Amino acid sequence: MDGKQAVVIAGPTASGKSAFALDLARKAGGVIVNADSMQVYAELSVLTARPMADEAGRVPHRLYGHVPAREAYSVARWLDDVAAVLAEVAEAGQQPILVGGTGLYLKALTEGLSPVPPIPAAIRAHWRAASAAQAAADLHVELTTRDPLTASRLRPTDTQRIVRALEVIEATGRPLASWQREAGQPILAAGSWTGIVVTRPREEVYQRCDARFEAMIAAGGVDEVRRLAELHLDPALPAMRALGVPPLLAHLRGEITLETAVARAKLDTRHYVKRQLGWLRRNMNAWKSIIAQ
RNA sequence: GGAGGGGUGCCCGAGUGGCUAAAGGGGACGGACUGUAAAUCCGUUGGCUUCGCCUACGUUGGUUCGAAUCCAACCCCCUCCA
Repeated sequence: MDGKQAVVIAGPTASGKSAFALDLARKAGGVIVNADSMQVYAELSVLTARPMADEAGRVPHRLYGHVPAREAYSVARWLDDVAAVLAEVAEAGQQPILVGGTGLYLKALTEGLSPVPPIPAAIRAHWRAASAAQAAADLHVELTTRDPLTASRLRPTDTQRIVRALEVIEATGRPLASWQREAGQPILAAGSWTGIVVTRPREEVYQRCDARFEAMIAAGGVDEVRRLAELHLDPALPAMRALGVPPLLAHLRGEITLETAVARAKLDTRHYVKRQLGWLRRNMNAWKSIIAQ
């Protein structure tokens, strides 16, 4: 891709990477491009800590809130979206700055995704429904008869990956494991970008997450979830599983107190941070590391 | 003061003589990860010089070849009666 060297900023949630990106964008006249799987949803603004229009301060932000919650977004769709946005940014001669905490998205961006064709909606729906109706182990048995190669690599308990393998073998007639042997084309070729990890000591991130969740509640987080609930969406949709949404939905249904829901959300967030830190440690060790303050 | 219930590993909670360093869950820690990834899944979790030893189920003492499990006393908690 032509244009300026891209800057890719990763880091755990609440580490301050958005602020860091904003600062960088102001100095470099850049465009900020979202690399977070949840900030893309239109209905989730408060709970995903999506950059506000005012704090964005005239710095262009792309791929934030551009997807309705009723749609199931995915890495592949994001990759298509980023490719288009990056082309525009390059065309305009601007500096692209990608920011996000979704490890898989960043990996796909820089390493590419295997070229598995899109799966027909009907086939997807069929296997997802099947996974809701039967035990993962049964689906694994099913997969073993249809695609023993992929089945042998998946644990019989890994519902999500088993479902994906089933839809791929049915739609393409070729094992997912076989598809995955084909390397994809990275959108950002090696050498065309700089990776930066913005982080902080774990304890500090935890404290910031707790404080931030309280602030989200104060900023109308519950109302945001109430509006989401009124859409009566399938609870299995990604947007319905964003941090804080499940417990707040339970609270709105009268099942748990707000206090319990908040505690649950904070805990879920800490678990998420732990996974992020692990991913960063193991996959982005070569990136420049910046300890935020 | 009387009657009953209960005190188990970081937390909750099974266990009522040997198969128990003690089920299960939570938490914590580590790991996997290619179209749901803020998802999905896996492992470890008393100590040590680790084919074994030590410490451990409120405390102390007792019964027994052997006790978290039985007995006694004591300490603490809960419910009911006064």
